[in-house]
Amino acid sequence: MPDNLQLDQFLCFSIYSAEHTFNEFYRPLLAELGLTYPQYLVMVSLWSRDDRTVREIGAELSLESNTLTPLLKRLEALGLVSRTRDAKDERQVRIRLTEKGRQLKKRAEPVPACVADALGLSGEELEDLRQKLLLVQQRLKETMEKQG
Amino acid sequence: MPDNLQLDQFLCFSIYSAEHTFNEFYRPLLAELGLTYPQYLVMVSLWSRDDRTVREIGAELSLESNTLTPLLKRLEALGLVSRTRDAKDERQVRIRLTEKGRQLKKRAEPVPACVADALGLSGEELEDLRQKLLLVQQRLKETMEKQG
DNA sequence: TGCGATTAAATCGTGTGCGATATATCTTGT
DNA sequence: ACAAGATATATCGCACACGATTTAATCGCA
Repeated sequence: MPDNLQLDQFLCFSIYSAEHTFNEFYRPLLAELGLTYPQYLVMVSLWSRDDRTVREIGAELSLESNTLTPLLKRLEALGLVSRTRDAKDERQVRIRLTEKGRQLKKRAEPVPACVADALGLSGEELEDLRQKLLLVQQRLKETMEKQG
Repeated sequence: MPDNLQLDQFLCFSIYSAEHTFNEFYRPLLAELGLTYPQYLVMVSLWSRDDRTVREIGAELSLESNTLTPLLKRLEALGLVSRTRDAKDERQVRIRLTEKGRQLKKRAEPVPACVADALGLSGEELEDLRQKLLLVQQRLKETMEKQG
């Protein structure tokens, strides 16, 4: 009798598993920068646009304050960012790169090329895969909204 | 000047993000079964093949004992599995479904259809996406082996 | 046979990730 | 101006995830 409950038929498991492999691949690269993968994502976000609120960074990464606050405190402890209440709206905390945080970007520049080399996929193939994953996310989110 | 450090150009971020969305989608479905997503994966693995060692389950899910042991103890506390030292090789712990664990399979059967409905992708599209993610993983692992 | 190497789980510490809740600040309607 | 609601961040508790180490059992080979 066929069994539809097989791990290797689950798209979600492919994604779960690929996520772990990516993490494993990044770990030694990011260890040289003294960062974890989520910390790296926050730094990438800030290198693109500095001086953002916790809320804005969270919107980009789909993370909330319960995850970001401790993570940002660690980046602050590493001397990479500053956390200061916004004078105009004291509810908000503005995250800004320190000079050390900006300097780190130079050392992080080669990382994407490392990954691209390992993957050995063309720009079109990468873009196609990203688009399909985005579609998957959109479909899941639509269904969640419909069902409350 | 172009900036190659942009989150939305990172395949790894697409995967990281899609993983979170899948988790969010699964959470309410699995909450009805009283399981987290990784616990569900272990149960799916056991429903396919029962009576396995921690090592074997870990090989299938790419998890090690430091993650699996506490997780399996939680499944044991829920009454879904038993954990017993193998009489032939006392180093190994054999994980077996309890009757309650086997019963749970029935309630879990509809879950994959829920996901398939939400995704709205054909079998070929799903298979293609799984294959591409598998290729990505293989490439990353090959590179890691080459570089030690 | 016996002892060092290997193997299987478990344990420990740290860092996410997230539901639930708390706290402080701002906004809105009257 | 002020209370009610909304918003931004922080805190708490629990469950992964994983590097590093520990403990116990088995294996391999001189």
